[in-house]
Amino acid sequence: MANPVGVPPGSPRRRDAQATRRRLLEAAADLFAERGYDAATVRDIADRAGANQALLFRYFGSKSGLLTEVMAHSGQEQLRTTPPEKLFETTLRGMLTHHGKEPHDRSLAVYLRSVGGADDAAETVKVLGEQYADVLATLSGAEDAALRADLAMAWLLGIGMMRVVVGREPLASAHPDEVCELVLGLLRRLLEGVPAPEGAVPPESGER
Amino acid sequence: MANPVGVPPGSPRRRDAQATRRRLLEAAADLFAERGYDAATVRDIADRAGANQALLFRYFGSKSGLLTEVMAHSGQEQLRTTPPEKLFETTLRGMLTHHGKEPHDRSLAVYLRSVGGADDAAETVKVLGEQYADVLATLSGAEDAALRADLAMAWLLGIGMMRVVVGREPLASAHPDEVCELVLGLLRRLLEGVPAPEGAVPPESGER
DNA sequence: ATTATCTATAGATCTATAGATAATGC
DNA sequence: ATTATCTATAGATCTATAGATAATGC
Repeated sequence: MANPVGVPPGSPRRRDAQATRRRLLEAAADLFAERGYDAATVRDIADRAGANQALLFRYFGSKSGLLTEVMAHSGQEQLRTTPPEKLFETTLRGMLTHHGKEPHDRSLAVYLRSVGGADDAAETVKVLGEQYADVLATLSGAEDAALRADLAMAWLLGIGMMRVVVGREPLASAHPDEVCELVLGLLRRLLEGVPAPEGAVPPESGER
Repeated sequence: MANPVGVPPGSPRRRDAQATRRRLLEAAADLFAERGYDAATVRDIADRAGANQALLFRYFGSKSGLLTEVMAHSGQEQLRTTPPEKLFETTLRGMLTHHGKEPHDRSLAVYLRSVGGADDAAETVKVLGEQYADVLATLSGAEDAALRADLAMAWLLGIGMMRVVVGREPLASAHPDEVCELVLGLLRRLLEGVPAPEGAVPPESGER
């Protein structure tokens, strides 16, 4: 087992329940994002945190208790600190920007990896999705704003899935700016509910 | 264990290796689509097929062997029989149209539920995604056609995920026509590479 | 003395296999 | 006699708990 992040080898770590708790949360956020809730075992998480596996249960009660706290902690932060009109671009860029192998914002990666599962994990994780969609809906003046917001979020999640989870090329290696340029314009149009190609739109004539 | 579909109770089913094989494939396609590869156990599959669990290994070697055959069978069919320019709408509608609780085309649902997993399942399932994206790329004349195709497929998958897996409202209950109307126009624009709304930044302007 | 950490293990699954049983075709 | 099907079980995980050990603060 490698030493936990930031701890120089040889220094016998001090006993500190608070710090261990934090390291477990960090490690869980990483591994849930990398492999999904089901595939990340409590032993993997404890190992990455440099802690004993039994402590995880002591501090969080159960594996799903740990997930709940991970989502509450890492998920809601971006949601609170980002103004609605910037939320989509910020989240998209956050998902497109990797630090090493990890996406910047892990909460959506956890979402991507874990909604598939059948357990309580799916439920826990859906709460975050609702909050995102609610905020996005406020951006649209259209009468079907909620539906448009769902579709916008679907695209966001799909892009994250193709890039982070599936690793499809060329999307996985594309420059964030390039992706934003292609996506943001169309999304603005979707949310703003431009009433179908009538006046404002270039070459291609509308259907329907 | 309930009787397999279509077999009246009491009629002692005839021994027929071929038919059992088919029932196992059917049941696996259903359950992989419903729960994902990892969560669907061989015992669940055998039970739904009304077969003994050991037969699954006799006929397919392993659980992942079964997945391979499911994907090869149900996945490639729509891909072959649909002309490229109709592929997106057909697939979107296929995913939006449920029969009871099952989506019409299960292969993409299996994809959605299983890419998250860490095993060989992810690899097996990705092959289908590549084929879809390749076909979609032929629809775009833009020089970054492949990237645009990835983004289009990302939206398709995201919509499927929000609707089938997450069940987000109002998207989950929205009428297919309504969704198609909102999505298809924007997608056509994405694939055809219509310059951005500002008119000043066509993709050809920059580098490379 | 308190309490953070570790050891050992129970109990529940799940995939896969070996070998027994029983329905078919000749 | 052949072979489709079933029984029983090995072996590998994984979550969770009970109780032992050892580092801290007084």
